[in-house]
Amino acid sequence: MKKQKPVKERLIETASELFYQNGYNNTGINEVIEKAQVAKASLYTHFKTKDALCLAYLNHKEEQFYNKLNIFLKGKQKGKVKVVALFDFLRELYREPDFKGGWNQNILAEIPKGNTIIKEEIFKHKTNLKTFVTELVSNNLDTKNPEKLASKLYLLFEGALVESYLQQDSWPIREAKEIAMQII
Amino acid sequence: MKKQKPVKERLIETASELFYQNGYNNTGINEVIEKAQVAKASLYTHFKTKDALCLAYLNHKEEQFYNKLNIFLKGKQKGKVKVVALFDFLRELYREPDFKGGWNQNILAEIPKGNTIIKEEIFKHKTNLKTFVTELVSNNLDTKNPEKLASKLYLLFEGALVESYLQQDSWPIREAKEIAMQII
DNA sequence: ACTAAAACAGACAAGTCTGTATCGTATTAA
DNA sequence: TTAATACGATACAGACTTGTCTGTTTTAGT
Repeated sequence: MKKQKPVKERLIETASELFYQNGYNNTGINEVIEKAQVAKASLYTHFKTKDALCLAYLNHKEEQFYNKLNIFLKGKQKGKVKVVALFDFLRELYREPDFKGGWNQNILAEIPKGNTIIKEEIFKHKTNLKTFVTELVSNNLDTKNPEKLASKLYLLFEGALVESYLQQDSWPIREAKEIAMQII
Repeated sequence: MKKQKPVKERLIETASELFYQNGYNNTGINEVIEKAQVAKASLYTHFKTKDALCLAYLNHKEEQFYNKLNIFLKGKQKGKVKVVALFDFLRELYREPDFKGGWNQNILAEIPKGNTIIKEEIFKHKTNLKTFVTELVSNNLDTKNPEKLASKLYLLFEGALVESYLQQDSWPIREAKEIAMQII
């Protein structure tokens, strides 16, 4: 009998998979606990509600995202190459077999409009990403208005993320990268 | 007692409002029929399932979209101005009080992955939009590869549509338009 | 005015969902 | 050894869901 990961970890990872893959509302608590091999009572000791599990999911996704992204960018040479590498990274994401587009956008489409807690979390993550891109631009390009350029790159990144899934093709990522190289 | 619109029309319009505003899965059949003031049995004579109503919703949205868009573009002078007017139109959409971003993307996020019928419909609509933009480019710009440019504009359009809602701000539309003017 | 189609109201089936409560077991720490 | 804690299994409450069915009333065409 091999030792399993802690219950909470198992729950977050399982929920992550299911929520992203099949959608938040289409994934029941029972499905999560069954796949994670955790009792229902245990879930509700770690997470007060399903929404709390959703927040953990969003944070887990964000953490994973930056982990992978930072590793990917580490090897790239400083300068313009490193900035447009954002889109090469997107290609990596797209290649993952369970790619399903933007997880924040997907959740935002699913929650009722009164749910401010989850909304706030999503906005926070998007602000984080904009900040990340801004710093990437500042550290690698010599431009007079890094924030404005970063906004554009962020927009292209998000657009390509969403649209590559919708189109079931990576052409939006290619085009986004081309545009990025043009406007830098 | 004033005469009401036909039942089927009332159902589609009401479902449109509710699905777009509150989400597909968060909107129950009962809510639709109550707001539309239609009996449940009547709904199920016009639509075999809730998914059938969803298809009608998507088509209704698309029809509305092109109606408004064509009217908006009619007044614009031919050439570059007419092409970038796409993004001015997006601003109009954004200004509508119940703006909630891309309806196709939202539905795609909500349906289970096995639902090929609705997926196909969404892909069809997206192909339609790409075709529309391609023709717009062909008729108004003198470029050697209209399709490629149209792909980029389509990507910017969709990105701005999704992101302006996510950011709760119209800056993505402004930036998208700026980029568009740069690459044309 | 008569007939047939259409829409009405509403109960109901059968299943889903989240969240709670109960009880028994296993692990861990003092 | 004992006490506390974590976890597992499962039953259950209560509120939802979509879709069916019955029977009544309204509307429209001839």
